[in-house]
Amino acid sequence: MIADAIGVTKAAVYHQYNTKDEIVLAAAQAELERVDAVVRAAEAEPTRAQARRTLVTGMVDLAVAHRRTVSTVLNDPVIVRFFAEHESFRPVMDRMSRVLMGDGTGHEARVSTAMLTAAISGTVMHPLVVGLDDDVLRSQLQRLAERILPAMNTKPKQSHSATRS
Amino acid sequence: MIADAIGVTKAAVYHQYNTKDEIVLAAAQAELERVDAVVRAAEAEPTRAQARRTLVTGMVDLAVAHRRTVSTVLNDPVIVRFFAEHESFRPVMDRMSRVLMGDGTGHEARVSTAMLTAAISGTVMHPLVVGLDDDVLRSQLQRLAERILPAMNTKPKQSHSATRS
DNA sequence: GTCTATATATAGATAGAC
DNA sequence: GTCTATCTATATATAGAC
Repeated sequence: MIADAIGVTKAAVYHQYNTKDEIVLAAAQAELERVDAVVRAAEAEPTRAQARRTLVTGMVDLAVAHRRTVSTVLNDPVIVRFFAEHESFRPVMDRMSRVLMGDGTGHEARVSTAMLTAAISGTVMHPLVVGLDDDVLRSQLQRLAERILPAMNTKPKQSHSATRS
Repeated sequence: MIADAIGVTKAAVYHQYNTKDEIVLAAAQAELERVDAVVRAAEAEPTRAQARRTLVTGMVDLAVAHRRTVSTVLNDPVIVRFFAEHESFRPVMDRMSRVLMGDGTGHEARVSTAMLTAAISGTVMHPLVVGLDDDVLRSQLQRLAERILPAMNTKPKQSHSATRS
């Protein structure tokens, strides 16, 4: 498919990459780096609440801008399994979950985090929104994601910066 | 794969089904009927609010009880495309969306409906919840789904049964 | 870097024997 | 209903020429 799409033979493609896995990894690399950038920006925030908001905003932006790719990477069973086996991907996803979950490791934190991730990545390719303008989809998604977010703080965080205001 | 799994040759399988499509349809039939039952139960409710609640409860129960199947049917790009082409499936999904959206056809209704569907089906196979007990997952999912639900009534419904109470 | 040619495995399917 | 045998197309490569 790739060879046909770029108008060369398969042998030419296999001169640039040795295996199919290498091709998939290379194709996913750009996307992975974008996610990593969002996660790093979130990790740099001073409070967990801000980190979460930065992460959600960034992921919504990413998901809307690259609807098909994000959806595939997070939902396609073949790709999901591929990345579960190929090291480079999981650490980024783990850090992303870590930002959302904070110190929580219980049921509520896990399910809310899973749901938020699934909701963002799954919505952008849903038949009901495929025709929607990017800006509209982004703002609506953002608004809805914020409805799930508070559910993640069962104990409303009385940490280091609680003295303020 | 199927022939190997049940210990016969491919020819034996192709004696029972003429094409691959027939096999996929047969495998999905049971799942489609379960979804249809939930949608019918919801449609039978007297008010839209009740219909929505019945639908969400039913879909959460279904998704948790059949995590892998539901997730595949709604997220696997190959299967999704397959059903988009094969008639029998879409009407049920359309009715499901109809129950959730009510009379709304705007952006908000579309995105909330898409998000609710994606959230339920996507959460149940997320790495963070694969180990979770069915009962725990079900109750948490239910709780979170109810946070998205109210977002779908932008205008808080002053319809036929509004005189009551 | 790209080509032709070839190799191997697998999916999807059909023909005809038992 | 299940088997053996065969066919066609495709994915995943590798070898060696230009």
